[in-house]
Amino acid sequence: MTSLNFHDFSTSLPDADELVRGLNPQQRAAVEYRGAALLVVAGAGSGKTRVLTHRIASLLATGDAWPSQVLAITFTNKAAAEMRDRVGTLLGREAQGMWISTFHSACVRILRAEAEHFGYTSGFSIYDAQDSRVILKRLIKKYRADVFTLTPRGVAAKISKMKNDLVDADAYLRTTSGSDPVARMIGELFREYEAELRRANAFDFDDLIAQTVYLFRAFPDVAERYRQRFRHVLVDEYQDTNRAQYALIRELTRDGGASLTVVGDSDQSIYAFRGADIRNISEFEKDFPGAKTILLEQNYRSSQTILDAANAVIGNNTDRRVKRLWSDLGTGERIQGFVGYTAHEEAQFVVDTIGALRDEGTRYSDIAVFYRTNAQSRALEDMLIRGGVPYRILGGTRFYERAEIKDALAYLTIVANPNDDQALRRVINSPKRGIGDASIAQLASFAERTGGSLFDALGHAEELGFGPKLRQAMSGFHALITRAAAGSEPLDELARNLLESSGYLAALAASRDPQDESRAENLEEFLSVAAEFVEAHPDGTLVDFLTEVSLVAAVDELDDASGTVSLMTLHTAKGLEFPVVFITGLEEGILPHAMAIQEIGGIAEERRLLYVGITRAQQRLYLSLALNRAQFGGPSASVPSRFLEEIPAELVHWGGARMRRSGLPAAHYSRSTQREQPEIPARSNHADGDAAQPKRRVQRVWPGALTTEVRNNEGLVVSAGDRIRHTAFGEGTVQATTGAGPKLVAQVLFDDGAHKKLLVRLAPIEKISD
DNA sequence: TTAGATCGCGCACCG
DNA sequence: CGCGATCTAA
Repeated sequence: MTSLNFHDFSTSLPDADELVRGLNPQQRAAVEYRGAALLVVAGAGSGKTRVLTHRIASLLATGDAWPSQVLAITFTNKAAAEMRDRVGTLLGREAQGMWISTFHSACVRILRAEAEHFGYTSGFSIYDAQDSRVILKRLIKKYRADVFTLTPRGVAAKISKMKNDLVDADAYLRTTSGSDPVARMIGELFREYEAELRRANAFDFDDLIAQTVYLFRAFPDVAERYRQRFRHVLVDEYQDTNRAQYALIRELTRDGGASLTVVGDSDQSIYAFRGADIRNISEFEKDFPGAKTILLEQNYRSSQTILDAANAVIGNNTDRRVKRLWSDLGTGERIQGFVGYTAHEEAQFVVDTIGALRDEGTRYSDIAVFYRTNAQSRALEDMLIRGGVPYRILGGTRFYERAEIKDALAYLTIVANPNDDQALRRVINSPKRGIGDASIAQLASFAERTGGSLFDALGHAEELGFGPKLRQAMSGFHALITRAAAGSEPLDELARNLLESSGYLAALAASRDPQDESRAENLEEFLSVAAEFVEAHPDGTLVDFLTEVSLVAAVDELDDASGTVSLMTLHTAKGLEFPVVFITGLEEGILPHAMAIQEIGGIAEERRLLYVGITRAQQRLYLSLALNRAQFGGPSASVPSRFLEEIPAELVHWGGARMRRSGLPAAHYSRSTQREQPEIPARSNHADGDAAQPKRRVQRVWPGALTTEVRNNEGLVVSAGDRIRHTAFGEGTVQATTGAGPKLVAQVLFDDGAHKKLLVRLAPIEKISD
């Protein structure tokens, strides 16, 4: 290799010129720029990961950085793994020693290393949002804060916001001094909550960032050490950083600290609800005088049609840096729109279309279905199951949030951190040991008097005047944990031993609740995850394992998505791409979400969310909605999303139910919706407040989207003369059939005189006689 | 005092 | 429809 760099030791490094080969001029500039601050405004699909990885490789190749001087921050572990992988491909062994991780992982690593500085031990626990709420619930009760109509959820949100803004309890109380009793109470709860976490040797999610900032501010020598170490900090998805994350970056880059590269796109900022501050990116040049800005506008992902739609939608946001994505991948297919009468019809459309795509050779793993809220996945799942389509859901009730998994983790957490009262409360009575609320309250009061933990209190069960049964249960639990902590078995065996000797697995096996069977299966799955961890990290500790599972994100579970359609929320979709994308539920109240409509800036954020969704699509995009959607227990009528009107009509081919006059502009309907298609009456929905509406209206539907009561009568064959029974229309006689196989349509004369065409595979019918 | 059953409310997005 | 608060039986 003829190397431009003069380091003899770096024979495995690529040539600096090689690294920019095949990059466009802007990408190349972003890779080669050397200066204190660089902002790469990277439109969707503009190759930013490529720029980041090549830039890191370039820094090393030109001798501007050692591996250990690089800190690259991504948004998810999956993104970090991918970046590590790609940097590894470019650099080989040279890539070792870099920190490529999420904000949270990097901060945990720092906090564990420096735990002694703030009176924690390095085995501290990490509380998730649910843990926080449980603690607050107890505190709200204790302080009778419910008279102020304070809820755990609400207070948790306030505390989270404060932490993201680097406001601590004292600072908050100072600003609210006296005047407002509710604010005072919130401040007190905040203070107590902090005390509780400290006693338990625990941090919550927001602490991970905020406490690292406080650490750096309180211990300048510690901060200086990290400033010396990280000479190059690179931050991906910069538009989604919050104030605390911004402060952390500043701490690392100030006073001749690291050079800073940030990559982001303000049009994809979708995390305002957790404190993301769009100004971090929009005012980057002010924050870092002399910063260089590079725009990446060429998109390598999507057809021009898809980009035109995305540009049109996002163009309705004001106050943005105008950029226009372009692609040389060609016009591509038109976007397909579909209007269903119900969420089931909408789901049926998705399933039918997936079937058709599959027939054309599209792989399931190339298809993704997005929705605004997790609740929407249910109807989709139903249809996918009926349609025999393999799918997987990212997020939703995540694996590590399942009660039984959290229980298993709680056992392990107590071993790692016996001060963690929260974990102890969780499993002290699971399985049932007869230790109820009253007994726990007694233990807690003893713990408070003696300044110890609940676990310590358990050790003194004999002295606390409990009955023999309770004493035995308490000492037994204490001994169980003590034994586990003293042993030295690998953690997968430790986990199994805890679940077995605690009686947890036995209780599940003895239960007659059918769900407990799948809980036991989940625990087996968990144990194999632990075994894999041991395999992958022979030197990994229990705390390492607990840290890893605490920080997994929904999208981190995508890896083995082979052969399945992927379902996820629009938020989870960020950073991903798929040849085929469905975006469902394009209705007012869903997208934009009803909550967002009332918030300032809410609509703009929802628009960005749709923009993110659209720009995930490479070749084909489907947009769908349902005019009636069961929500909050009952059905409710909906109106098409305002965003649909922002997409140029000529880009979309609409199918499905005819829309009311108040719906999309007429130009949105294509003639083809008037095609002759099987007719079915709409389910006679409850009065939706509009008496003028005919009770049964004829709708025109996408082929296959036939009825709300969908079945899969796979293989059912009927022919003229057969008698059938329909769940809604009663009995009737088949007059004739058309089509064959899954497309078999029967014309039926029902006994009440009605004449219907039914798609045999899906209609709720059964054959009575030949 | 605990455990199981029933009732009733509320129901984004996430590392 | 899922979860938590509340009721009731032991």
